[in-house]
Amino acid sequence: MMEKDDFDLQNFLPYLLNQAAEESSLAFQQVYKDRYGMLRTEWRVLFHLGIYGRMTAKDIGQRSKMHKTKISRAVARLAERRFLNRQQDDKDRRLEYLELTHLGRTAYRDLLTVAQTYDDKLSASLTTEENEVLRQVLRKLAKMG
Amino acid sequence: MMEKDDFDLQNFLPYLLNQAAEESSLAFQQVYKDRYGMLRTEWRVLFHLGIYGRMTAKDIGQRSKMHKTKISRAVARLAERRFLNRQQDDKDRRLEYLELTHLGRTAYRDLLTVAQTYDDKLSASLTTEENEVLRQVLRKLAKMG
DNA sequence: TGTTAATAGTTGATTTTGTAACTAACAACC
DNA sequence: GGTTGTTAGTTACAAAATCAACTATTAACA
Repeated sequence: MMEKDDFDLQNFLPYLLNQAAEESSLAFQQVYKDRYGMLRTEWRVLFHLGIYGRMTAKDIGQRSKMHKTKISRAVARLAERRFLNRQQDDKDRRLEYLELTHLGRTAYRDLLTVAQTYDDKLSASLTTEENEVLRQVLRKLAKMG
Repeated sequence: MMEKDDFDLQNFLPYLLNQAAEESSLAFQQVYKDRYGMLRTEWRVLFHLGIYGRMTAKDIGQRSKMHKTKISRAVARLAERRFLNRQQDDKDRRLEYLELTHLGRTAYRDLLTVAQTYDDKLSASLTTEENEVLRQVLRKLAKMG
């Protein structure tokens, strides 16, 4: 018979991952929220454009796995606030290329600095081995499907 | 000058953790949603009561770090559906002890089996070292504050 | 061509969450 | 014992996420 009474919620990976993800997002969330009034979806879109450059909403969706309605709304809000602009493709008028404005790049660079500092801080609390294994395993899990 | 252009979103811990957490929650989420119409907050409360036994909403809050309004609503829904019952403390009438009903325990046992099987499957895709390091590090990160 | 299917992105209705203010009960202390 | 402060839990309202249906455009192909 199976032993069930020793099940520990704190060892159940989906639960544990969620706790760690929430806790580790908190401090950074405070920054993009307070400084730019952004939501999580919005800084994600901002970062995708900042890092990978001009791309469509579809592209962002494929890279981030965010649902297209989330992206659509995040893009709309970022455009409203002049963090990005949209240009229709001449050949296929369903496509819109998104690109950061000067304002958007400034915000991106600012948040990038914060992100790097924060990531360094998190990394510093782990050993070299822990850092390596952690990231490698997380990437594996993220791709699981 | 700081090198910024090599920043990789896929290495930024809060982002990476979130992706892994979401992906790893998905399959399990499907089960408690489809079988019992539960939300994440609800299976969490169910599991707390299933594992640790009779306790108050406050206790659940301290263990899970969920906000008390989430817990309040999850408890209300679980009570409505007869998964748990509430008993007021005689001495301190602000306190309510929560306990799984027979139906609740049945659901718990069922989901526990699913959770264990799923966790085993996830663990099986990692080496012993990866499993150990991962859980240890996640616990560390979850406590960070 | 004309018809049907597919794709990029948006909108609307509903559900869920977050924040703050609230009620009810107890505790502390003069 | 009355005032003030705390605590457990709920509720109300605003913000955000979800899901399905929608528009506009392009592709496929008979």
